[in-house]
Amino acid sequence: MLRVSKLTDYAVVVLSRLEAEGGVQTAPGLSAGTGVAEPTVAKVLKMLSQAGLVEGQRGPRGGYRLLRPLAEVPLSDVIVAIDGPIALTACVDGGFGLCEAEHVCPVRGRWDPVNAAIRDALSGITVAEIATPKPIFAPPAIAAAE
Amino acid sequence: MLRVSKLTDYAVVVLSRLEAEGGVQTAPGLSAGTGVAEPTVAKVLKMLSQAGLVEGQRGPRGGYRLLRPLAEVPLSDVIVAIDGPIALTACVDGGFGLCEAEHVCPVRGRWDPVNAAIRDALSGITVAEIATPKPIFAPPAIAAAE
DNA sequence: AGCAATCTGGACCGGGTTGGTCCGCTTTGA
DNA sequence: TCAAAGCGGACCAACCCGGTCCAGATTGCT
Repeated sequence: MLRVSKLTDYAVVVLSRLEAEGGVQTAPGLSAGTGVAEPTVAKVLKMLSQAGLVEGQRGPRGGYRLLRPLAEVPLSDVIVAIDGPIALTACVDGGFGLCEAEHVCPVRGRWDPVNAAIRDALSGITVAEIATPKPIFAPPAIAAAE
Repeated sequence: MLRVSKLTDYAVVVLSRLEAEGGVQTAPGLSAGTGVAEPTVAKVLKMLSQAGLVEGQRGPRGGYRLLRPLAEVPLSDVIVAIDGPIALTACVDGGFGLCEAEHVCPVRGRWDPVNAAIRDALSGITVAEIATPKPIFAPPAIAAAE
């Protein structure tokens, strides 16, 4: 475990494409450009829109556009937008009745520094850093190498 | 998301108890001491044993004992023992056919630095730090309060 | 030598969450 | 007025996790 949802991965891909092309792009267009299924792209875009990372423009000639360059978007923002708050365990912020041993649990609330450490690590990496600033697609050689 | 399994949480609790009591303890005994169901404790101990964090001694008077003080066990070791390798996405170390857009995916392998950052953050925290170095179990008042 | 306690390894099953799709509504430019 | 596009939600299937159980192996004790 300890992984982010696949949707988050898609989000990074879509954002990358969005920045690479620039301007306003439609969900179907981004779907074609990334290879991700259209409904999925739409879903991701909706989430990113709610998180304030992109902006949607309705009507014909509408689409989505980036609100900030990816170099200014920490990865944690994307993860929070898709996966929700970063918390390694359910035993955070006053969740009761979730842990069967909560009344004898010596680590209640102790994960906080861990969560903070993770958040910090994720905030220090921008989307641009993992989204290939200069979009270079993997050549077939790499796929064949494994 | 981005959370560790509950089993990992239990593992920390059990390890904490193991160190607090010291010596060799049985799975049923640890179950009673932590409030975690016995089969679950047994499962966790098995995993920790395979990971080399604890050692099992069979036969009557058998049980488990710590191989290292918790202050020397990074949290990442426990997470790896329970949850497996730390990798935020499925798109790591040669997984193909998992991503529907792998042939056009511009972020393939790009999560590596992220994984490294997480690993680093988790390696810098020991189990002892989140497991209350001086084991103070919640007084009955707390259990009664809910 | 036999017994019993304990770990070991595996299979098993139910529930919850995620991933993915679809539908109807709203907005807005042509 | 129409159609293209986003918006919000509901919906369903597949996968994975959490938790339990059982048979076997090992070993100290009597």
